[in-house]
Amino acid sequence: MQSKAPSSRSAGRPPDPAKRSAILAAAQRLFAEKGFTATSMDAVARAAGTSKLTAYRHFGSKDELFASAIVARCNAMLAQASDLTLPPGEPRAALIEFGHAFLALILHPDALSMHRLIVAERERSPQLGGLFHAAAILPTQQRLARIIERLALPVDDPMLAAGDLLALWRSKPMMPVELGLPRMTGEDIAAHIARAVDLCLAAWTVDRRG
Amino acid sequence: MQSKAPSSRSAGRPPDPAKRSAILAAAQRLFAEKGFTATSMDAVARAAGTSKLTAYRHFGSKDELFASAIVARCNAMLAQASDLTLPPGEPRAALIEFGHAFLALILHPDALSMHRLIVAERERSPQLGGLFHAAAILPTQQRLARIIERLALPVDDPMLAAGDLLALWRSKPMMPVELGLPRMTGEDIAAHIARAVDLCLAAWTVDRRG
DNA sequence: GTCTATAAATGGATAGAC
DNA sequence: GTCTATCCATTTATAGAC
Repeated sequence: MQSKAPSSRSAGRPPDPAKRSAILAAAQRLFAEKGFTATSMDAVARAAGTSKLTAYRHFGSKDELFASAIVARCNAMLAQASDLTLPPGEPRAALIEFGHAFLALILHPDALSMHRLIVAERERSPQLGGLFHAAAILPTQQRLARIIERLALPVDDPMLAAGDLLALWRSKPMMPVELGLPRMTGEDIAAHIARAVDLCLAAWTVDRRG
Repeated sequence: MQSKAPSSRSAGRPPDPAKRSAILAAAQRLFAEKGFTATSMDAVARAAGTSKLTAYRHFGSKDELFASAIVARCNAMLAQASDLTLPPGEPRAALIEFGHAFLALILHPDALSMHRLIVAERERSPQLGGLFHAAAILPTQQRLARIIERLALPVDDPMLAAGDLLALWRSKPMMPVELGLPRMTGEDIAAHIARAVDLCLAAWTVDRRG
């Protein structure tokens, strides 16, 4: 039954992990820069310093390589997101600081290109949307909700409150990015972050007569 | 020299406006359904019941046809948006009604596909982003700002206030649409609209001690 | 023997010209 | 309508490396 397999499986040579990494890194960069259709397997292989055949050996098809590249980048971004913790200070300053970290995260070119890819190719790889939501969006909202709790802010539902504040923070700066218009300056963004915090704090701390 | 051209210039035939409309309509539908690259000029011509040559005669190139299709659809959407006027009733009900009209507008399949196209192909046709902003986003925000003024709500800057409320309304329902996840139900959306209105009204009407 | 690089070939689709 | 040139995903052929 196994006259041909001496040890277990990798008789001659195991697939080279370094090659796999190089292909994956090249795919991440090229897909992010040029999109799926405009990126050829030839270009990926060339950029990885390897051959097209090796790329196919490791990933099977262009679609699988694409999904693997997005997942890898998603995980890399998650590692970055770990500095979204509770900042010190009184509530207003703490929320503003969190807002800055959040916007720096989602306006980072890598995050933008990954988000664009997931949205643009969501029909080709429908699992990526759910993966991104579970790995990036939900955790961020949960962290902010936890911070709102710790700050003892009088909200009924911390997750909903966090969603509101994140929506306010994200919408205005993201719009010009999506449409290819001139972006907000750092100053404008800082003012925008603080204004959103003030709006929420005002609403949350309203004296409720209900 | 002109044995074949009886009248003056348009020797063979003048460009047929009906053909042009048919091509434009087919292009709008196909680009919206399948995106730019997945839509071939052959498919557009076939769907329009005409020949590829006629399409090239009228629009010159695939890129120009694409831009023309987006502009046409943008104008069509604008006509639809005219029901974003001041609803009757007290402020909370009026804002909620406006919110429903707004979300119905931006969640309409035509609006979604147009927005997706503009974002996805913003490098191919960079002018479309600014056009969409000027023709759709800004007018909507201005209308809501005007309504906030008419309702005599105590906000410092009606345009900023309108932007906040629109951001809250839009963010949560749009996220699953962009990522290809299950959408919010009509009930959830209604509750979400009212919650956003209550948040803003609470913040705007806070007793300011400054 | 199994991996790899190089190269060429297959098969299909498409923009644009005539 | 047909033709042409181009591009691309995927496979196959060939020869060398561990």
